[in-house]
Amino acid sequence: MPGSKDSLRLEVADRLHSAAIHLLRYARKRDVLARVGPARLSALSVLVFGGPMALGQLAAAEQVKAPTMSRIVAGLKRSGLARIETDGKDARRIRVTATARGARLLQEARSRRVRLVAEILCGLREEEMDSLLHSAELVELALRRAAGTE
Amino acid sequence: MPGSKDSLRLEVADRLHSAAIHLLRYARKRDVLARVGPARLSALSVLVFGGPMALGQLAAAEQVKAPTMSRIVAGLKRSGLARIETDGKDARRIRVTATARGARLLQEARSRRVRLVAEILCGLREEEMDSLLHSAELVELALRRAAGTE
DNA sequence: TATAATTCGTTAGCAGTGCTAATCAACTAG
DNA sequence: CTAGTTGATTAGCACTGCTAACGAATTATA
Repeated sequence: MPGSKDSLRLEVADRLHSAAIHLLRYARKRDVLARVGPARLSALSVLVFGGPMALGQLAAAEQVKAPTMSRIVAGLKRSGLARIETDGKDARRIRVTATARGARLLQEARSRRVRLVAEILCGLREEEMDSLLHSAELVELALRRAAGTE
Repeated sequence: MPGSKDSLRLEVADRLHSAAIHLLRYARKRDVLARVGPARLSALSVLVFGGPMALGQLAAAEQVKAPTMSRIVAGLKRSGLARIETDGKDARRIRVTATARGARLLQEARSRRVRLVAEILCGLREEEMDSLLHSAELVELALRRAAGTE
């Protein structure tokens, strides 16, 4: 009976979507302390965890167009959170690198968000936490698979 | 040993946060079809599911300041997706209502997003889906509890 | 009751983030 | 060497968040 499996999927998708929206809206509140916008923070995170990369790569990783990323990188540079070098092989390319200050700021912002999210988990039992961890991994896995396919 | 429980919480929070970001970034891609920005779509959703309400209520529900919501509502009105009436009791208040067109557009946009998310769940087993559903409920519950506390 | 304080919404103006179109420079193919 | 392609930037639009300042209506108080 494929209909019921389909409708379960839709139900799950709906709930996941909704929970993700509400979770991020909640976590967002603490971002103001960083004095850095969400797009810059997110791009910085890619740089810190993924290492230096070209602008186009960064744009692709963030699922954003090149002009948008160009401005984000300009902002990071202006704030001293990232540094731009030229590529030796190809003079059109740039190489964006997180500075030490950028890495530090990212870790702090990230840790603030994570602690805020952690607070709401206080009332949960250990099995429930395990279930959440498992689910988060499932979602990441499913997304990676989907990204590879498309 | 409270330290290990704490670090488990942080780990879970980190993964949840990351999964939510990636999930929404993925789902976002389909929003362009609606020709309505995310803030308007989200506010419209509150109106459709929560019924007519004052601007301040809507702003609180969306965790946004009044001027921001004022502009969002103006946009919804301009697009014919919401309607504004005056409150009989209090002439300062306005009453924002989703129009039939607004409700229809919301359902369509929502269904597109949900179907997109559902697609990535195709490779999962039924127990895994159950686990996801349970986790989404846990997150929503924890958030409601946190919102009540603060 | 008259005045003061509060509340609700709007306007103005800033910063940030997304897009497309147009442009420029550098590389690659013919 | 010319033509096409690719990587990044610039310009200009729309949307979304904020604070500050305001006007209008309501409520509290002297």
